[in-house]
Order: sequence, then C-alpha cells, then structure tokens
Amino acid sequence: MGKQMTEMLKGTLEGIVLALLTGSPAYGYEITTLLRAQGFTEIAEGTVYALLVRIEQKGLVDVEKRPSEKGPPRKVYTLNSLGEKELDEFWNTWSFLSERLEQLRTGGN
Amino acid sequence: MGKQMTEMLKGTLEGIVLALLTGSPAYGYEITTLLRAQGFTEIAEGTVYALLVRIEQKGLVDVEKRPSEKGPPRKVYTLNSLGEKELDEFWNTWSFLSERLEQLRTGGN
DNA sequence: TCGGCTACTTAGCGTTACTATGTACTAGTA
DNA sequence: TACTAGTACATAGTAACGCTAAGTAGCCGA
Repeated sequence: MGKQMTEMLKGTLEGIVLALLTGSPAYGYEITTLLRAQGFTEIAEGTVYALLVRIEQKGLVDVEKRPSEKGPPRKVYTLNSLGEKELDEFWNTWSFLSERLEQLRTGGN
Repeated sequence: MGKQMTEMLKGTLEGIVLALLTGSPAYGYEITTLLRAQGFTEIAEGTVYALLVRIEQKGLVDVEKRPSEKGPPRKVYTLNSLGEKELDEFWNTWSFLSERLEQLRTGGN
C-alpha cells in the first residue's frame, strides 16, 4: 500500500469500521471483504483483526460467537451505545479536518 | 489535544504543511502560527519542527537560513518540484479517502 | 536583570497499520 | 488418502508519526 495511505488511515480506519457496523453487525472476515469492496483493496487482514480487538477492549462493541457453516466460529461485532458516541466524535473530528483541508485546497492559503 | 485528532493528523499534517508552503516560503515558527490561525490551535511546536526536518531529509523542500530581527536565524523552507509532486499525490490520497468517507456518512452502508 | 517573545532542537513515549506467520475447520478433487 | 482452496481468527515484531517535556539562544522593554 502507498505509505501516504498507510499513515492517513491511522485514526480513520477505526471510524470507517465503526461506520460499517452501524445498522448491521458483522464479523471480522466479513468486514475485511466489505472494506475491499469499498475500494480499500490493500488493507491487510491482520490489521482488521487487531483493530477489532482494540475496539472490543475499549468497549465500543458487543461480541457474540456464532458457528459458521465453513471454518471456525465467527465473532460477530455489534456497535453499542458507547461505540455510537465514539462514532459521533469521529465524524466531528473528521468534519473539522475535512473543512480545513478543503479550504487549503481551494487556495485558502 | 483529542486523541482522535492526534491520530487523524498522522499522514495529513505533512500534506497540510506542504500545502501551506505552495506559493509562499515560510519558516518553522511562522508555520506554527499559521497552523494555529487556521484552527489547529493545539499542534505542538516540537511536532512542526520534527516534521520540517523530515520533509527536508526527504528532499521535498529547499532550505535557506536568514537572520531574524528577533532571536536566532530563521530556516526558510521553499517547496521544490519533488515537494510539489508529493503534494499532488497527497491530494489524490486525500480525495480517495474523503470520497469513501462521505459515501459512508451519507448512508452508503 | 528579569520576564517574555522569537526561533529552533532533541530525547523518549504511545498509538496505529504493516508484514509475516500460524492455527483450525470445511469442501472439492485428483 | 493427500492436496488445494476458501473461510475465519490470532499474534509477534517493525516502522512511522505526533506528543510531551525540556533545553539552547538571541533580542527587547519594564
């Protein structure tokens, strides 16, 4: 992956995953494929699992184990109220940054 | 500073500074105050200087020392052609990320 | 002379995404 | 049976970057 993208994903990837979880619970492997489908083709599998461990430890998601037809049991992640709050803050932070950058790009030098 | 913002600035702060340098050269202290004026009120001074060292070592800027009326000599940074190329790539990366996130926010779940 | 502004530097830390590798289960196939 | 591929999760070690904290150094006005 481009080094720029790697750095830029720091801080945003968590928000992206939380956003993916709004409305519909999902498990790790599924999230990975969702990300790839949305254009993030080069996000490493290990990265996603590590992130999921993190947001679970922070208490942003509820976890449930469900058997799979194929392979080992899935860990299904559901966004809880703390996670929704975190996601709200994420969008605020993102909006701030996004506005400044748009200003910079359109010659607000 | 908010932890979210800290993480989100990784990878973008460099682009922001490069963008600030387009058109008008500037020195470290000046860049810090420029950033604060643009709303990034909590970016640490040491962070800016460290970043400037980095982009100088990457060869993205030309540097010139100029005496100051007050205090130690200034190191004036000018964006060079390599820096412009890097800035272009930055905007591409940013656009990509920005579009995906906007899609996610507006319910493109 | 002493605080405050200008201006730059550096050491050490925490967080995050990456690479690389491994485990484990199922189904298809030669 | 042995293999291959797909599903599904886990983890040890690394690099990059922004932060904190502390310092050096010059100038000025009270």
